[in-house]
Amino acid sequence: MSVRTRFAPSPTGFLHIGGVRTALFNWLFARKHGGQFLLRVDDTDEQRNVEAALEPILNGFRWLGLDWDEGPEVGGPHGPYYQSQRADKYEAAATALLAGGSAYRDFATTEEIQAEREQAQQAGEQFTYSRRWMAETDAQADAFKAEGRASVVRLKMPREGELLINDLVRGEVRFQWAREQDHVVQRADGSCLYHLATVVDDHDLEISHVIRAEEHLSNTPRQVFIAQALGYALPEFAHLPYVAEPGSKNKLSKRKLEKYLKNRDFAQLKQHGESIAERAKLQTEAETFNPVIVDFYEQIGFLPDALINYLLLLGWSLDDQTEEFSRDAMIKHFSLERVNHSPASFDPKKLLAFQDRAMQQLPVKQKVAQVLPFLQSAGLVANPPACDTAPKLTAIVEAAGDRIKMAGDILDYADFYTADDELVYDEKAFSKRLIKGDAHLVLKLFRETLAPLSTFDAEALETALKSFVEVEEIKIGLIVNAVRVAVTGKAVGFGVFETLAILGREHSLARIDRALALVVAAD
RNA sequence: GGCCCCUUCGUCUAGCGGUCUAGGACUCCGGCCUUUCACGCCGGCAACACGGGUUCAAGUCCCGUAGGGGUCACCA
Repeated sequence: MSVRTRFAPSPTGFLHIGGVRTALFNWLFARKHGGQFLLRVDDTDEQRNVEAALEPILNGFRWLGLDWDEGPEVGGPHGPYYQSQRADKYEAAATALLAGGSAYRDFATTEEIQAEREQAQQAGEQFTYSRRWMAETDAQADAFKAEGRASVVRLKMPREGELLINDLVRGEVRFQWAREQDHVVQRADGSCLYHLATVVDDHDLEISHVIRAEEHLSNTPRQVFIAQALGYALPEFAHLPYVAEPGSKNKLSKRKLEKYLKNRDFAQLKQHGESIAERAKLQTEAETFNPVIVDFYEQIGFLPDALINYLLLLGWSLDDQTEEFSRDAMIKHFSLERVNHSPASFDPKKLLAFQDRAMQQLPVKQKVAQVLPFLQSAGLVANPPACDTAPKLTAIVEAAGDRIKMAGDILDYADFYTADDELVYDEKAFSKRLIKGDAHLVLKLFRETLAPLSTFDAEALETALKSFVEVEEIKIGLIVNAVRVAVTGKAVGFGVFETLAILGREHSLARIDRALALVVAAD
């Protein structure tokens, strides 16, 4: 039998870090065993705009390169892949459960059940439904109906014995049947609940391995009961530890943003993203533009491979050394046996380290391609780009080197695209590097060296500046820093020779002149 | 509270009875390099939750305790 795994997103409008990790493990397992990975949409809640809410999720999968063999958009032989379109199958299953005696019609009201539950609680006992309103015969059912009661379908769970599950991650896990409840599987209006739906779907879709988050572990007994009652062969189960909050062991949740913002690393990443978004004039949604949501990383210019590689190591490891995995390598080495048993907390700093490394290894040409859309979005470069865009951008990217840690960081060098007379000078830098110690006097002198240079490339500039330093007997830092601030407005940046060369003589001189004028004005 | 799961540096982890005075990575802290920043290089801090067993020998096996977490819906 071939390996088939699935990930079942709810159409919520966003892809959560924890969810992707689960999806990744499913995908890897399927790919490793030459099987199929499918996407099934858990929309039994019947939201109205399913397609719209699903789009960002599918987009996330595409961006990450987690391709699905069956599911939305691609279809497949086991469709439909939307639970909302499979209601008839669930109803049929509920009927079969009833016919087989594994479920019963229950006419209790929620209040009556609640009362029993509270009674048990007060008595300090474990709640077990009395089945007082259970109708086993049509006559009983009619009698309840006569009282004006409506019925739901409940599982008639065993009340003795135990269930042994052989979990592929956790090993043997035992459950006492007596602890399980007679769960409702079908409402009075005929609609069916998640647990029934998921069992029916996993069977219909021929899922061989149910790989999901740990919070489903305690749901497994009722699902096993349903599957067995329906005569289905059981899939293998593997329960993954969940992804925890930064610096804690609580489950990561998209609803606790406020709390995560107190985490320094998390807050910094979010802030960095916001700064990129602002400068690139990105359209972001307050609710989803944060490091818990996958979209965030795409928007600010992360490399999907970096995120994937980081997520892979969140709960799985190969050995005590290997941290870098190509797609092929992770597929080759992945195994459920090496999945950890305890939750792993999400560490933004470490994610960043993976991103740094991936970016460092990216060929310049590809880096340029990554970075270009941000300049265009910011309105600094035309779309489509002019013919001189590529050489200049390439020069900037090359000069910036490792300083561009994510594509959006290109905007740190936006000054190369602003008009000379619109350059904004950082006040502190200006005073420290130009005014203090009369650095501007040296700069003025150096300007005269610069103006007549026959060639204006980095090499020539370096030669010129070095001899200037020698003749004038000054420290190189004095002039270098003055020049940098004068032409970029900032105290930090990459090599000053490259900076001047990229700017070109005309712009370099214009900026130096303007800075000099500002010094005079400040006096 | 019941049930289930988990417990090695701050974080991610290696370790499947002796090679562990516990290894790697990220972070952090020093230092070097230097034209600012980033990179790079060198060095440093830092962990087997606790208590009992089993064994010649336990981070590794067993049992407790403590702590953390998940789950207990006519949500998914």
